[in-house]
Amino acid sequence: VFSLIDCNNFYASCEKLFDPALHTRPLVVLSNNDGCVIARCARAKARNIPMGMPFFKLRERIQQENIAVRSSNYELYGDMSRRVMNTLARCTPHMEIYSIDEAFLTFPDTASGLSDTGQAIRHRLFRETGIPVSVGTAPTKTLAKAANWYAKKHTKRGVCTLESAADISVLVEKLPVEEIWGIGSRHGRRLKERGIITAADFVRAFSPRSVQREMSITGLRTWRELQAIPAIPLEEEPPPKKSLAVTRSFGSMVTAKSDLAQALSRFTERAAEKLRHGSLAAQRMDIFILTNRHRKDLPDYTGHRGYTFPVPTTDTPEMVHTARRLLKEIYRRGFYYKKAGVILSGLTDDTHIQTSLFDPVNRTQSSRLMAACDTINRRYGKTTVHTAAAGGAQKASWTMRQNHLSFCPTTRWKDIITVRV
DNA sequence: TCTGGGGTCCTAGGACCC
DNA sequence: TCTGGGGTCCTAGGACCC
Repeated sequence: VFSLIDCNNFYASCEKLFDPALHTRPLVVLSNNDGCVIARCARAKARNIPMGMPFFKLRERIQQENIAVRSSNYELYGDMSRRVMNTLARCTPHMEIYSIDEAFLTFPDTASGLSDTGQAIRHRLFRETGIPVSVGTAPTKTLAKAANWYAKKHTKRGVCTLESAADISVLVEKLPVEEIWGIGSRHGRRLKERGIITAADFVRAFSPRSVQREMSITGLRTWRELQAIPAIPLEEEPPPKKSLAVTRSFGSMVTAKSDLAQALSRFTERAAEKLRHGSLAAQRMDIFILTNRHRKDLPDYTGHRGYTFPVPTTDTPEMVHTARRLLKEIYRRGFYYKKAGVILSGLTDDTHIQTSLFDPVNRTQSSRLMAACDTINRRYGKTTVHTAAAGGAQKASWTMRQNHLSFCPTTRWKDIITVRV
């Protein structure tokens, strides 16, 4: 039996937790670059502010309806997530952290009853972290997801437990096909066009062969799981990362190659830091630059180029140099660029690297230098030392907008909350 | 009358997740 | 003026091997 614990309106809940003035106002949290709405509190949902709505289309309503706005603050959400997961880890020895705000749990003994266990976890999390959650419990992960959907949508207490075959069939008849975990917008739309509206319709409409033919092996797993046949196991150990990316939209449009080069250099440095933080080395690097696809009045262009390193690397200068060389090959004058990114792949453990006689980089020297830089930046701030290519810490045209950023009261001493009594 | 069999690796595109 | 970021998996097709 699996329980899915899912934080309610996670980003909005984190913001409200440390700003009591927000409690009675509708709140929306924006994507990076303050682009569009990615989280809404219950009050904002009640006002029909849709997920993904571009922020500029919301401008007038912000004033009129006294809606609070926050830029994404991942330092805060990341730390709150860690707290939530730590509490959950004390509830059971078997859990899978599925995303920043979700975890699957299984319990060795359920003597106290599944529903009571769900309630107990909910109360404990609220007491220890202040974050409200919903709990869905069922014989498979897909059904636990469905139960969680039901708990959020149709219950007061935020807990839904599917124990009998009858419970399951009632829920599956109600679950809209596009709400099934593993069925996205594309398949959802195609299925609905064929009159397949609920999860129960989906189960009835296919055989194992036909569902696999149309939706591959993953579709078959989903189809089985909806019938209480486990096909997706609990993954307690996260599998090793295969790729890693740093990509950003720019605060304003960029035309000069030098600005793109600076932005890509900064993204590459960040990617390299993440790489070393995970004790990984990268065999391959890809970069891309994009114009704004929403601007129908401007010409469109996408450039991308990759390079496979002769020796898997963790060396920032080597990666920055490569990114800038690749940029020269794809840059076209006259376009207004809106976004760029760096993707590292072919990731391997940094202790098992096949070296080369003709390696241009001294790996021993490089790894000591990188370790020193990482230590300095950890202690004194993220960009205390960096390559000249990435420019200074000052704001550039490509720096992302974050006009509504909150503080980091759980991770920075200077932001710690003062209480006046 | 009419061109083998079996395998790996890589990439692009599509679909999905949060 | 103005629309996010970071991942995974699956499949098909091409290139290449013996």
